[in-house]
Amino acid sequence: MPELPEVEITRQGLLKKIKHQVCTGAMVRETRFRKTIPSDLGILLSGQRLLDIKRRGKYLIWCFERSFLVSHLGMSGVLRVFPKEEPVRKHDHVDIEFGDLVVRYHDPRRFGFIIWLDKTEIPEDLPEIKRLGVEPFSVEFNAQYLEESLRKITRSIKEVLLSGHVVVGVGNIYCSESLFEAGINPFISANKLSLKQLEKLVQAIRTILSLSLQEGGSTLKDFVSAEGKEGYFTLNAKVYARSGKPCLRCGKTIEKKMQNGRASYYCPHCQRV
DNA sequence: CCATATACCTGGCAGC
DNA sequence: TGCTGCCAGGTATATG
Repeated sequence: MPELPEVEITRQGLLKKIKHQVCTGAMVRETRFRKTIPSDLGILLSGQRLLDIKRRGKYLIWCFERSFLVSHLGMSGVLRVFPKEEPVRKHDHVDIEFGDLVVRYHDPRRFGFIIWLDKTEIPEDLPEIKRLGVEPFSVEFNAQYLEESLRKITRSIKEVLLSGHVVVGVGNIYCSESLFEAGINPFISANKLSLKQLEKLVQAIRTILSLSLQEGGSTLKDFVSAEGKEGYFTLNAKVYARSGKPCLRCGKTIEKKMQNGRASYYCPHCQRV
C-alpha cells in the first residue's frame, strides 16, 4: 500500500480524530515485526497528550508529551481510528487508546512497525530516517539537486527513485506513473538524464503525488485512511498494472518488465529516453 | 563502490 | 475441491 500519499492521508486522518487527546492505554497483541513493539506500550504512553504527528518519507513520528512513536506501514499496514468497542479482527496487532477512541494498527504481512522512544531521544537521528533523501514537496528537491545527486549513479532511474535515498515517498506505483508523466524510461541510467529531463521529473513526481493526495491515495488491496476511506488514484493510473493495455497517450501497448525484483510498467513509445 | 539476490510475512489468485 | 507457485504497496542485509 503505502507510499507518501497514503501515509500523509493516514497522518491527516489521525490528527483530525485524536490530536490533543490523552492516551489512556495500549494493547499489544503481537510484538513480532520488522522491529519489536514494546509490550508495555500502555505504561509507556498512558496519561500523555498527543501533541502532533509528523511525517518524514513514509514514516510517521508521533509526538507525545514525554515520548515519541515512530511508525511505518510496510506493505500492508493500516492505522485506523475506531470506537473502542469495535471488535478485534485478525491481524489487529496494536491498539493505542484515547478515551472512547482507539487507533488500531492492522498489518497482515507485518512488514511495518511501531517503535517507542523516550523524549530525550531524537526520532530524526534514527539510522533509517537519517539516510532518507529529501521531501518531494520541499524546495531542496529540484533539478540541480537531482543532477548533483545522480551524477555518479549508474543504476537505473527507477531503482534510484525507489530506494528513497535521493527523494522519499515515491514507491512502486507513483514511480511508474511519474516516469510516464515525465516521458522517461525506467531502465535509463540515472546519470544519463539531462537537466531538462530532471526538471520534468521533479514536476512529474509532484504532480502525481498531488493527484493521488486529492484522490485519497491508492487502494490496491488493504489501504484505507484513518477514517476508513479507500483511495481512488489507481483508477486514473496511466501505466501501473496496465500491461497489455493501450497507452492512453499513443495507443501502443503498455509493457511490464521486472526490475530489481519489482514490476515496472511503462510505454515503450512515450518513454524512449 | 556496484549489482543482484534474498529475507521478512500473509493472502489471493491462476493453473493444474 | 485442493494443491503449488507466483505475485503484491517496503526495506534491510548478504553475497558476488
